[in-house]
Amino acid sequence: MTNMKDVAQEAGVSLGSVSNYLNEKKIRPDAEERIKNAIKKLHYVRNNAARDLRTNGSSYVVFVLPTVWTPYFSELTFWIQKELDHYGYKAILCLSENEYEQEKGFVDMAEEQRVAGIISVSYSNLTSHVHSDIPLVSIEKEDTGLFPLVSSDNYSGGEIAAAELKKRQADKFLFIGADHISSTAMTARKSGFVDYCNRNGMKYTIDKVPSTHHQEEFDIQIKKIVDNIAGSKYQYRNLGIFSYTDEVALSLYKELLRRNIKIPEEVQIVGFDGWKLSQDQQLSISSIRQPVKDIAVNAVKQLDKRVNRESTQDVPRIMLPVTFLQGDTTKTI
Amino acid sequence: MTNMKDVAQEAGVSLGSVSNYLNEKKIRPDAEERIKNAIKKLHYVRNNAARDLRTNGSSYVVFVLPTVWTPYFSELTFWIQKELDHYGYKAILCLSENEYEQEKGFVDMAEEQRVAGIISVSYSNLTSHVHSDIPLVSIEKEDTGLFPLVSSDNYSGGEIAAAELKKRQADKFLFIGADHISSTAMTARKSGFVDYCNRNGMKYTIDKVPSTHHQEEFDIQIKKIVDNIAGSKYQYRNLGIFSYTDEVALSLYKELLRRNIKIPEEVQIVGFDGWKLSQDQQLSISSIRQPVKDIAVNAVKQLDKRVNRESTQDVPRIMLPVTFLQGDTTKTI
DNA sequence: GTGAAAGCGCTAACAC
DNA sequence: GTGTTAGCGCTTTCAC
Repeated sequence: MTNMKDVAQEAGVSLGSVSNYLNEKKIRPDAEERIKNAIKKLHYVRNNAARDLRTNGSSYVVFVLPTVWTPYFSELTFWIQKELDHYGYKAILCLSENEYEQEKGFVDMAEEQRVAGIISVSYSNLTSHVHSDIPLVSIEKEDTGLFPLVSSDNYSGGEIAAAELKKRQADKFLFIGADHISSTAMTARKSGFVDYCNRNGMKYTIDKVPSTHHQEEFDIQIKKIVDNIAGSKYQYRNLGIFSYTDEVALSLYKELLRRNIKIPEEVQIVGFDGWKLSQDQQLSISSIRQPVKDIAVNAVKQLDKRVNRESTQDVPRIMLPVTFLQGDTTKTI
Repeated sequence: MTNMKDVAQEAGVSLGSVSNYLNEKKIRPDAEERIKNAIKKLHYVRNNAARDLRTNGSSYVVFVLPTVWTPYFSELTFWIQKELDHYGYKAILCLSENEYEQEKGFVDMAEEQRVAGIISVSYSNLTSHVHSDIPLVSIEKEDTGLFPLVSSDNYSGGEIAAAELKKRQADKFLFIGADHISSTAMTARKSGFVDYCNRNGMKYTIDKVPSTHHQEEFDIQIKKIVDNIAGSKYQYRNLGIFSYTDEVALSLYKELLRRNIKIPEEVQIVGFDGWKLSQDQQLSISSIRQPVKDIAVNAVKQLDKRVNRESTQDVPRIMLPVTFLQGDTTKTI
């Protein structure tokens, strides 16, 4: 591999001049010309590893999240990569599958690589493992107060779900949560929903489902819930369901259809996330849409600030507004 | 940041011994103990940038693909990351949005960073831009003969689609392709389908749709196709549709339902890809499923071989078998 | 503005 | 085995 020294020799200038040229500093025009030619002739490519070592810098950012194989995470990853790229960072993708040991491994790796920063969507308290002074920004979880947090406004999402169902003549309500996690996000969604119901005299019940990772148990529980709903022929009319996730909403939707319950005429469903299969295609579930791009934009902006030590004092908590997304599972009004 | 020299000093041994310890070479037991303690005490973390510079090595792999925001690509990315991680590589995620300039930028970056290798899903002839001797493995496209290629067996996928539709009493057939690309993958899917039809005396027609990126034109064309299908009340009975993508199949499915055409009783649809929304959830479209995990496993294995110069001679073309995935859009048999 | 030289943190060769 | 040392490719003084 040819290096700067070779280029300097070929161009008949000194090492320093080549470096200066590469870093866009003032250079004698004729020297510049000769250096340019030398670079082309020798197919020289600057070695960034050496540069980073010398400057003690890095343009890598580690992005840790459970998986990318979900509409929400794949969209988030898309925007995070775009934003990082825009700032000149390179994204190292780290998928933890929610395993703490994996997450720890990624953080250790980040330190060994002397990366510029870490962006994480962790449901454990990953951040407690970050010893060094690597800037970190957390998405959705981990409100330890030590690192900036970027999140959707989950509480207001719950309120909006309740309000939209009410607007559409639902007169009884059902919240479906998870029995396996008690994340702050889920709790906030539930609280928003429940509080709104209470404030407005709306009758509600609460149900829970296991993780979709335990597919069998999950399916059984979905069936059980739908059993209860379908139990009495008239009971379920005007039922409004809010599930803490589009994934659950979708399963519910399919099972209700299978029982010939009419959606949205008889039962309405609102999910959470606002899944889009791709940039051009959204799912048919009505949902509370997370501002995924905004989350990414803010996370990267916060990270960049900290990398450049612009704001090391304040630890912002950024809550982004969510919106109602009309799909096929709620009435049109 | 503390470095190896500090550790050596603290432990009362030489630089080289610390390096040897870190690289798991033989060391005097008591020295080992002292080094261990020194590392802990000083919170020493090895600087991999320096190491890479010295050894002229790297554990980064650049993964270039159009987007991650699609069920297929998100699944592929998931497995690629898992596999790379398994081999000890770190994945640099590069999303090109099919823009050649972006792809070129990523390759340049890869060279500057002296990465170990590149894995690419490129629909342009990216590889022609790779001057250096960085190992590259191509997925799905780019059969230049210069780099290993890993791909689904698209041709046989087309055949299988035709066969499965025939098995289910379809007696006329429709292939839906793209009017905006003429990728080898799409062409192969079509050829497989058409050849099978011809061999078996099956009547077929061919239609085309624009890119879903041009949503309006796309929707119009889908409507037009469905118009034609619905045109005559009896014409469409026992129609079997094979679309080159799940995405298109899904749009078609929705539009046909809107016209009250019964699926799968009257019209059957087979897509391509076998989209799973997530590890636990698949779409309801019947489809030709790509062996996504296998693709990733093989791509990374090939890359690793080339990184280790095990096989620099042969340039393998690996075709992986696809399978039929029964969903709700074909009859059960 | 330019060239010479020091040194970022590490590995690998070498003599002991 | 261990300590010493050269040097990976670059940036950054510092005199000139």
